[in-house]
Amino acid sequence: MATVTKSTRTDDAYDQLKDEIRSNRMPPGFLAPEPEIALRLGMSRTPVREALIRLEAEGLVELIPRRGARVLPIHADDMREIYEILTALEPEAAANLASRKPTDEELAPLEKATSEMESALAEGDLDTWAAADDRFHRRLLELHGNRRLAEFVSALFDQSHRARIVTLRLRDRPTRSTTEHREILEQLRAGDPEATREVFRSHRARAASELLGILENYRLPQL
Amino acid sequence: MATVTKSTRTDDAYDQLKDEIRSNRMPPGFLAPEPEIALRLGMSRTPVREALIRLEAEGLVELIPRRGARVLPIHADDMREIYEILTALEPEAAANLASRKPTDEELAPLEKATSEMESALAEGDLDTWAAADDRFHRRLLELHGNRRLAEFVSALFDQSHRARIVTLRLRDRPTRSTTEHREILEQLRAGDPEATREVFRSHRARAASELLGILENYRLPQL
DNA sequence: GAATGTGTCAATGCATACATTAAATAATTT
DNA sequence: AAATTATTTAATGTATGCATTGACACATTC
Repeated sequence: MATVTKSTRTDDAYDQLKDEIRSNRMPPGFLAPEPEIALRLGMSRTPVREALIRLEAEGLVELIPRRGARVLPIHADDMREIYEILTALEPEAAANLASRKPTDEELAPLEKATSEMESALAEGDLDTWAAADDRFHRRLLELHGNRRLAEFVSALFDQSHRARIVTLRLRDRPTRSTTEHREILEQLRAGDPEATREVFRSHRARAASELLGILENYRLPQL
Repeated sequence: MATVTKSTRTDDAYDQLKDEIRSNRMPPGFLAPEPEIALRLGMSRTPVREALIRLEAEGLVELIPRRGARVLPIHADDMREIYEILTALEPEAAANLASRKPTDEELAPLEKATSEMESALAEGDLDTWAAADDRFHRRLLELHGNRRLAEFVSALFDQSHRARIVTLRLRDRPTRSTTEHREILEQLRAGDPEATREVFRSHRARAASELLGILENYRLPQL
């Protein structure tokens, strides 16, 4: 029997708005008053308001008193902040996971994500590639098991999603990045914490400098 | 002219509830329906609800559908999660700050907090000690300048506040911890990133194992 | 007494109402 | 035309109303 998911309107509003932001249908800087959003979502202001409060807490939106909700743009500084945190947290979590010697079964989702990245890269399908990349990182943190860490990093991914998607098209094929995922996976499988940490760290460090370089070269003020 | 801060009821509710949780007036596990909280705060359910959504996002409270808002207890596992993150983030941020060679003026708040810890320790005033300790860590992150990092760590401090306060009384005077703060400060002043990182890391590692040891010894299931 | 069924109560989820007041616009004065 | 003031408009912040439905107490059956 199908589980009767009794999602609330607030949940719906949250999901829909988050999706519209991710997909750029509500682009950075987009500003709309609550009544308008409510109308668009076909519900009253109350659940919209509650969803917006959540989105604000997650750093996707800003609530401006008499103006409405504004989709927060991402600047180079924001990316610097985000990558600094990711560079500190993810390699540590990955190293920890490695030292626990995860089974192949546990690593299966990562293996799947990695091979999907590889095939998407071969086909030049950047959207699929990015989705698999995202999944790899999220699954890894799920495996690690620190919920707070996973949720926070997840929020950072959401915040930087658009910027990553855009810059992905302004550079060469992410061959290097794909290889590195494969390496990380191998070191996890080998159960070598130090190697895992180092590969991951350089993976993040490189990604950060590349991305920031692109933002600078293309004079992208915000995304 | 004094700035007329027109705080909203939602803000008031948020502040008051957060304070009641921190101070243990609303102890872990405490559960109350929205109407009751609204009554207690002298306002309608709406602002209370909005404040609760924020508190839930910050991990202080859980909203249970027909039961009300529950103050989340902290378990040993939670402390493990929190300290793992702090151990990864704070030393990194401190090292970064050190490499920027902060001026004495910038470091003044840390100096103040440290000496307040020292004098509070001498007088055996644990509450003042804890408050100064808290301030030291928050100010350091403010100086570092990564807002996301600062806010997240701040949320973790809030979540673990009660547990830290309680365990503080179940152990010897925090002499070691106080000394370590002084050392961190000196290394920041010296502008030595590596030394700063290491002192901070061992500071956190020690704090974590001590705290977890106490939770275990005293069989404290939750706080 | 345990297990099950029934009825009452009340909390939530959401819609709606409304006073307040910032913002936008128009009117008026320099 | 620029600056100022008056007027209108509309978005928020908050209170309130209400249908739905889960929680709980009680009654009933085994």
